[in-house]
Order: sequence, then C-alpha cells, then structure tokens
Amino acid sequence: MLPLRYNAPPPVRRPAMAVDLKGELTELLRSALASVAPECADSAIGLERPRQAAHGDYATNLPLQLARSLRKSPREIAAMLAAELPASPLIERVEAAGAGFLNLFLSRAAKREVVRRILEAGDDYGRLPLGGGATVLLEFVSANPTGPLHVGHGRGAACGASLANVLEFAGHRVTREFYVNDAGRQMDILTTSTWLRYLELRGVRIAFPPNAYRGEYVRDMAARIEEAHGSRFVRDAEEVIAGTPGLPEAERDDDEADAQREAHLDALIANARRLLADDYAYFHQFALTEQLADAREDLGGFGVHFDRWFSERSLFETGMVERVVAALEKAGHVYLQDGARWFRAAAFGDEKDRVVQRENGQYTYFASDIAYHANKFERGFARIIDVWGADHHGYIPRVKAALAALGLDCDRLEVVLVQFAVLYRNGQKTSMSTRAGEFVTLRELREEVGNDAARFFYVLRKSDQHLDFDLDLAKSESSDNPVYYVQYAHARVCSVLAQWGGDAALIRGFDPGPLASARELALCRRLAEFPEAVEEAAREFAPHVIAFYLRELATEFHGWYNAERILVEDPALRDARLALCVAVRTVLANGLRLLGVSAPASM
RNA sequence: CUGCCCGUAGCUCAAUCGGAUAGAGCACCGGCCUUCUAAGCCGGGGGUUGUGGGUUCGAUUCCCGCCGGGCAGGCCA
Repeated sequence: MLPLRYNAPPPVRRPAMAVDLKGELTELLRSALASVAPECADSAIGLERPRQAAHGDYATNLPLQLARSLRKSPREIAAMLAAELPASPLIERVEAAGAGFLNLFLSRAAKREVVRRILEAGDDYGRLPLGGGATVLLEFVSANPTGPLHVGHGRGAACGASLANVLEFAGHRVTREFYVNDAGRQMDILTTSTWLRYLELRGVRIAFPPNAYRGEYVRDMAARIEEAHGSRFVRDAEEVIAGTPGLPEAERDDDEADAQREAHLDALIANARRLLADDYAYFHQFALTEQLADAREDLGGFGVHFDRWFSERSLFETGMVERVVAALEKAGHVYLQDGARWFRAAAFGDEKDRVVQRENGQYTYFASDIAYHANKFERGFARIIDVWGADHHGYIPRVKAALAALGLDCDRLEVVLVQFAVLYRNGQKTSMSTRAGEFVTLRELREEVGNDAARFFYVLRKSDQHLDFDLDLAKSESSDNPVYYVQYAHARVCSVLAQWGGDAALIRGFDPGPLASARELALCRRLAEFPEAVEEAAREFAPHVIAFYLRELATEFHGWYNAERILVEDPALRDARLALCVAVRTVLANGLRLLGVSAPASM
C-alpha cells in the first residue's frame, strides 16, 4: 500500500469572488467573525458537510479553532457568531451545537437554486476554474511495447484517463502522453523471440528460451514475416546458438541457473544482430510497430487516447541522454567506478548512488528516464504528473534526485502510484503469470465485462489500494453491479422524459419552486455537491471520488423515483420535478463522462 | 536484514487540514410490481477502527513500540 502521491500538489486557491454557495456562506461567516473578533478576522474558515442532517447543511468548527486565542469557551464563541451572522435569503437558521460547532441550515430556495444553475450550465456543470488554465503533462500506461496490455495496465489506463478528464474539468490544460520504451533490452528480447519463432516455422530446430517472449502473438508476427519473406532470414541452427552457454535444466530455479538463462538469451540476441545484420532492424521495427498499433487500438477501444507517444529512442537520437549525463558530470555529480559511470543520487536524498552508464558503454534505463524528465521540464509544463505501477515506488527518489542535481525543481514532478488489480472469478483468484504466458489481457477483460464496467470498476477504489476485480459482479445485470446501478438511474430519467413527451428544450425554463419534499431537497443538496467532488478528485488525484459520488446520487434518485411520482397532474409540480430530473440526468452524464463510461438513454 | 506502505462490520471498501452517534456495497433475514423501466425501493441484525502507549477540548486520522500483510532494495525495466 502506497501513498497516492509522492509530494503535495501546489495549493488550490478558491477564487476570491464568492461565485458559489460555499463561497457566499464563507463570506457571511467572515462578516460575523469580523464583528465578534476583529483580531482574528482573517482566520481560515472551514466549511464541511456534516454527516448527519440534524447538524445542518453546512457546519464550521471555527469556534473550536478560535477558543484558545480568544480565551473563551467554544460554545460561547459559537453563540456570538450565530448572533452576528448577517441575515441572508440563503440561510433559514443557524445553531450553535455540540462541543462548539456552528451549524447552518439552508433555506429551501437556496437548495432548489442548484437545479436552475445546472439547467443553465448543462455539460459544463461541475467545471471549475481551479487550475487557472495551467498546463499539465500527464504520462500514463507507458507499458513496454513487447506484448498485449494486461489487466494491470488497464487500471493505469483507466485511472490515468479519468484523472486527465478530471484535471481538465477542473481548469487545467492536459497533455496525455505515453512513453514508449523502444530502446531497451526488452525490445531486443522481443525482436529475437520473433526471429526464433520465424526460424521454427522454417524448420530450424532451436530450443526456445524460457525467458524469451512466449506469447502466441509472437508466433503470429513470425508467421506474417514468413509469409511475406519466405526463407530470406533463415540461418543454420549451429550459427544461431554459436557461443551461447546453453540452457540449464528447466527444473532449476536457483540464481546460477537464472543467470545462465539471461546470459544465454543475451548471446542469442548478439547472434541475431550479427547474423541478420541490417535485417535485425527490420524485425525490431516490425515488432515495435505491431505492438504499438495493438496497444493504440486496444486503448482506443477502451476510450483512452493520447496526445503524444514519446519515443525513448528519440532521446538517444537527439543526443538528449548524452547531454543530461554530461550536464550531471559537469556539475560534479558523476564519477567513474568499476568502469561504470555513477550518479551521486545519495547526495540528493536517494538511498544509494546509481549507475547511468554501464561498463559496456550502454546507458541504463535510468539515464534515458532522466533525459525524458528533463525534456518534460524543457517543454515548460506547470505540472508534470507520472502515473506508475506501485512496484516502481522505490524509483521515485532517484528520478527526483537527478532532476534536483540538474538544478530543476523536482517538486513540480508528482507521481501517482497505481496498485495492480487482482481478478476474481467464482470467488477464485485467476492466475496472472506473465512468464507462463497465460496472463489475462486487457482486451479479454474488455470483451468479457464490457468497456463501461471495466472503466468503472478500475476506479472504484483509491488507486494506491489493491483492487479485487470481481468479474462475475462486473458482468451481472442487477443492482448489485454499481455500473448498471448508476447507468440505470440515467436511463430511468430519460425514460420519464420520453413518457412525458414534451419539448425537452423547454424544461430549462421550468421553475423548481414547487420542490418541497425531504427527498427532493436532499437530492438538490447532493447535486450541489458535484463541484466539490470534482474539486476533491482533482486535488487528491482521486477519480474514485467521482465514482462514489455517482453511486450516492443514483441511490437518492432511485429512492425519490420509488417514493414519489414525477408525472403528476399538477402542472407546476410536474414541471418542477421534470426540471429536477433533467438536473439529475445532467450531473450523472457529466460524472460518467469524466470516468469514460457511457450514459445510456435506455437499458 | 533495511526502507516505504497498509491493517476499519463475515467479505470488498469509504470516512471532508484532527471533529459531533465510524458509513456504503456484497452476503444474510423480512416486505413492495393493475400506477413514469423491479437492472429499482423500504426495513433489520451486524464494530474495543490489529495491539499497547503518547500528544489534546476531541484520534480511524498525528507520534513511538509491538503483531500481521504488501512492495522495493540489479551495471533489469
């Protein structure tokens, strides 16, 4: 279990003008505070939503906060504030209560007003100016292009895409980026795996390494190359395995055997490069292009789109990797030891120093990652956010250390960690072993449970928490399934409107005044909370807040729907209820849109 | 062994900078379709928030110890 983000985001400031209910209430309280205790007039005023209705619509613990400095009892201060609170059409009454809380009860008119606001704002209801148009680079998924995306990548995709939507809705300009690891050993392993499968097809008998990529998709790529080029890339088995140490017995799983397998694979890669010469690049490019196209298609089908696919290889081709290492060296943060170049990460808060260039001259993944992040800073984004698998948490200090050593403000980099999802079927954990090649792919998941259920389930937990993904529940067509539960509320509203049959455009002008029942007013209050949910989701990088909110809103709508009839005889009351219906539909649709889930008109 | 994180109802999880009587869903039990979609609603039982201390008006929340679990600790990515 890991923290949601590595360091605190910049403070989010509310606009100075009271443009919303909460802001107006705060101003009223500030006015009362100024007359009760002028010396504390600029204290922070926290307004919260009490859990219990008896504690009002909003409450503040201001009296408790001030008790010490004013040398008065909290109850006394609360009573004084209540007496000095200016009269307002928003407020029905105030109460000093509990240990020293001030509870505010809104007038019915104030509660109903949100319906009018929602009908006016439409798709934009919940949109906030918090980000002030600041640019954000959000990097997520960034899976190695060495095979199909699996269900772990799916969670990063769903969380990242939802977070991007939320940040955009909260007033940021978001660039969505996928970092393509097209330069490392993993790609060489995929390239060689493809060639070995090709050789197999041509009847060349070579033991396929257990640590190479064994998936069926590798055979598919090999078959297509074989179809197009015939025997052009065939070499003798003796040549292919020349100079390799050979494989240890399959049963052995000790360190020595593992090391031998790795050495064997590296030797095969070296032979492939030598024997294929220029054609090696063909295999490499073919596999890369195939896997990226596959990922793009898969993610696109999942409603996840990127503005840019950033190539790791380009960082080498433009000399960026050399440049950042040289910059670190020039600043005295790099030294030579055992033939390798080490970055003094420990001097910048990391546990130990890290290699940036290996003894054999190859740069490490870390080196290109430094270059990548330096490049992000050069592009001038106000905020840089990485969404990583939680198993990479130990990697954060070294990247931050490198940025600091380059003289960059490493606090501008924020890292969201996403835990893996574990699939359950019939109450049993489904196996997800990569080395056996039998992992569950994102595509299989999407086909089995559908895109909507997958997107929603992935963000049903805080992203840094383990997620138990119940496949049976995700597929069930019942109220047990939270996706259908929320979507059904939306479809119900649409159905009522269809039943009514009038001109939907007119509803915008309907007067919510006749709304008066407890359920209706509670629903209004819930609708007014949506911008607060968006704010929290954006501030905490927590799209699950939106999912929770939608479930609560749907609950209150279903309750109202079952308790009271909407299409009643009285035209004024019917119109008011239709207005509330449209407001509910609007908020459900806006929330679902942030999560990349469809809002069906019928189910 | 060291570092980071987590521990809340039978299960999966929430809990607003430290706030009021710790909340949902699932599972379980009992009701509701001649009336706008029953993919819905209403009601019920369920808790020493792992444990022992500390900080204070107040602790699930902050600090320390212990117990249990996860992840990380490569010239891998």
